Amino acid sequence: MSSPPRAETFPAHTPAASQIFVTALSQGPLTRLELARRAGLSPAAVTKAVRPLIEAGYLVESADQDARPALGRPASLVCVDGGRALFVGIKVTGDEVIGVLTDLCCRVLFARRLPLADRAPQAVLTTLAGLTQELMAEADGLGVHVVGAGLAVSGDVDRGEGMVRYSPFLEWREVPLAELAAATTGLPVTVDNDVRALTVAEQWFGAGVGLSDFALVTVGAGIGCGLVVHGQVVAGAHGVAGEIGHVTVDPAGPLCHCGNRGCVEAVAGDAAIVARVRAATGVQVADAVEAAALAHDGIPGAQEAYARAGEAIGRGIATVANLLGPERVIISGEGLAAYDLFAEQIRDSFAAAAFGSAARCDVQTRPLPFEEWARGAAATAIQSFIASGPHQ
Amino acid sequence: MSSPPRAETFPAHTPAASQIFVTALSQGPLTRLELARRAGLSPAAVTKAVRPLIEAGYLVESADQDARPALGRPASLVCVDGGRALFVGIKVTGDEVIGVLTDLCCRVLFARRLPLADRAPQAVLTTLAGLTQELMAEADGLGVHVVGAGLAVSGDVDRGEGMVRYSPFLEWREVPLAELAAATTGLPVTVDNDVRALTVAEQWFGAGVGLSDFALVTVGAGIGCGLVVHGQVVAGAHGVAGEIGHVTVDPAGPLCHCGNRGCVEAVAGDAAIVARVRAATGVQVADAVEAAALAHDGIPGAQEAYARAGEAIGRGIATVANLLGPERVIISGEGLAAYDLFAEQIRDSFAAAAFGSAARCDVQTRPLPFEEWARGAAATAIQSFIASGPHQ
DNA sequence: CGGCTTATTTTCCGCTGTCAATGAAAGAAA
DNA sequence: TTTCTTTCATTGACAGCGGAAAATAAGCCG
Repeated sequence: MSSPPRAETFPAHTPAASQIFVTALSQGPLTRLELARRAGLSPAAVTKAVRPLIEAGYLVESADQDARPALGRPASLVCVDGGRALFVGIKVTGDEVIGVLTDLCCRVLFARRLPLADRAPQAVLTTLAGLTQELMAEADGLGVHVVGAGLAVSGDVDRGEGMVRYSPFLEWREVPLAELAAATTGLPVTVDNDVRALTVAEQWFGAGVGLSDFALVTVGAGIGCGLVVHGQVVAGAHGVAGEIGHVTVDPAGPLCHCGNRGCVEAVAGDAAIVARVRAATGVQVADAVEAAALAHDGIPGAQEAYARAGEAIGRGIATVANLLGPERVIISGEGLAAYDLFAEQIRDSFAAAAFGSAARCDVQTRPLPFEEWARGAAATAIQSFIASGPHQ
Repeated sequence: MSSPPRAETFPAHTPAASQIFVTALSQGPLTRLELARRAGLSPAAVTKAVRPLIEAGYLVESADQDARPALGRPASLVCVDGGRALFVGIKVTGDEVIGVLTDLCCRVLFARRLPLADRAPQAVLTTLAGLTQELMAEADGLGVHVVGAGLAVSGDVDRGEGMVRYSPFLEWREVPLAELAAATTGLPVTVDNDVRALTVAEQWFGAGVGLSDFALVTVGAGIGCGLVVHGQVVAGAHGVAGEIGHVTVDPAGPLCHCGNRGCVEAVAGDAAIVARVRAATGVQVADAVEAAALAHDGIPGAQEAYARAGEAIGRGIATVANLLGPERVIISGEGLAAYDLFAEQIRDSFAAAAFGSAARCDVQTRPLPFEEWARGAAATAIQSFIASGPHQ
């Protein structure tokens, strides 16, 4: 049906070479010596690993003379050539697909969203194929090949098998999405859970670079959490992990769609905020944007709803910090648009509920453009591509 | 002051040899072929790794003919010789020290508890030295050398540095316990947090064998939790991790010593149960044993206190399961003596609060003899000893 | 006693990463 | 200008780890 997937593989012939490449990819241009130090290898190993990667065009040597030593031979910087290969990343939601074309450094070159009328796997696949074609045409215009695609789907996703085990929004069960999409697009396809995909993007290209333990909390329609422990994304033995949204913060709180009361999501999810703003103000706000507008206008009932949400989120973050002791927690998601409405409550309730030194955890926010979820999908594709080399 | 520490080191000259030894240690007698399979190595590698370990006496070949194949050459079983080396493990609490002598398989050969009158580091060290001498004398009686000691202390402990950063019960700050104890005992000393030490014991010798992701929840005076993620014990970036005891289960609940309301420990810790039993029944029970006796007698107020505790613990476990998706949760601790009083509530509230497939997590209980914490300390010493080999 | 089967060992062999020495590229000093 | 010093990078020899395949061992069965 199509060209064989994985026509192009990454020429890192040893685990050390992959490791060095990833270090260069996420920690920016570095001298060989510095690469060796950060990857825990000898300079000689770096020299040997870097050469074939430069020959293959994945790394370039820049003569940037910024941090030249006062004395001695100037170092040359080694840097990933982002333009060497392009990737497609697509986030699939229940009612639209968002696609991006990125370079090897996960910089978004082009973004596109399409509505999704029909959620049946076949219909979604057709839309995905069309979107991928469009993004690949864009890549052709740049004269660079797309070498992999990543798909991000919410729910229980088995990345290793490329299977969507169960996605409530799409109403899918056991869909072998990677296989199907690879067949229709002719590209190697990686499928992962959306929050984990975003976590990979943060780990390699965002605020998680260089950290072995951090958490990413997404605030929006749902409240999600991606965890990196011991340098690896936590997937969970049964496909469930990072469900901070269903941590209970108040057993007497509002009913959650999961059946429990007082889940973080039942207090701080968009729907919960909207419901509370409606109840408190009598204004029939349609969505979170309108609810936030009311709060920004100073309406007390609306502000109260956000304060409560902030408190719940802070408590959820404290729970993660108490259990895992991450170095950093990154807050992101569409809900950040209203961040000023609950920033204080998040910080206060985190500080109050964090136990001992867990409070030393660095809590940051990070804006999330609409295409960020798709960029996460691209990050998983980049990860798979780099792992596709001949070694192992 | 003493003989140089680490007189005897473990002769595993390659990482693979250590891995094979650990597999044999925790997964019992196995054939070489099976060892190869479980460690992900070739049979040839096993042969090469096993020989020097047999020569050094750490492994023995048993001709057990149980699972002989119907056809072909019978397999010979490879098994760790527990009697090859002995270890000391000591748990230090605020008012006593509990010491054990174990063999290499972490079987307890001798246990001893001593009261602790004075918590000052120097006084504790003297007690530790005396206890260690006694245990080593016991070992001399067996004609086998003690090759390492492990100390388990609650609080913030930096195992790598051998430092007790902060221990509330001992009122210690920044005590270089490993160094001090090594000097007074002449043994290589490993120091770790008590719950993490117990987690290591479960990982290598208990219900966590063969699992890469599990949690150990200890129920007693405090509620603790040790986590194994990606095959490694989670230590936390700031020395805090596994603080399930300070996960909030009810923001309107009783005040916890940590300053918050409704922590798991404030509902399910021994002190909380005792307080609630007193309040509900009017009987001035002195401790958890008396409280449990009352509940066993069918006094409703006491039973209610246990029911609440069980609910809190179940919720705490669900929180861990929702965030990390472990394969198994092991419940242990002194509080298990009253397990029948809240088993049902733990199971029910876990099942209710677990999100989706997280409920598939296997929840087990495991009895905990009084010397178990000390055995955990010995497990860390065994771990350090095996890692003490020439490689790395 | 030969087949047959499975377990273990042996014998190479490729590959990886390190070591120690050497080369390269500056600025500084003579 | 030449030489020294300093630091970065490369080279080439090398040790050793773990794998593949072939050989060997050890039973059973006819």
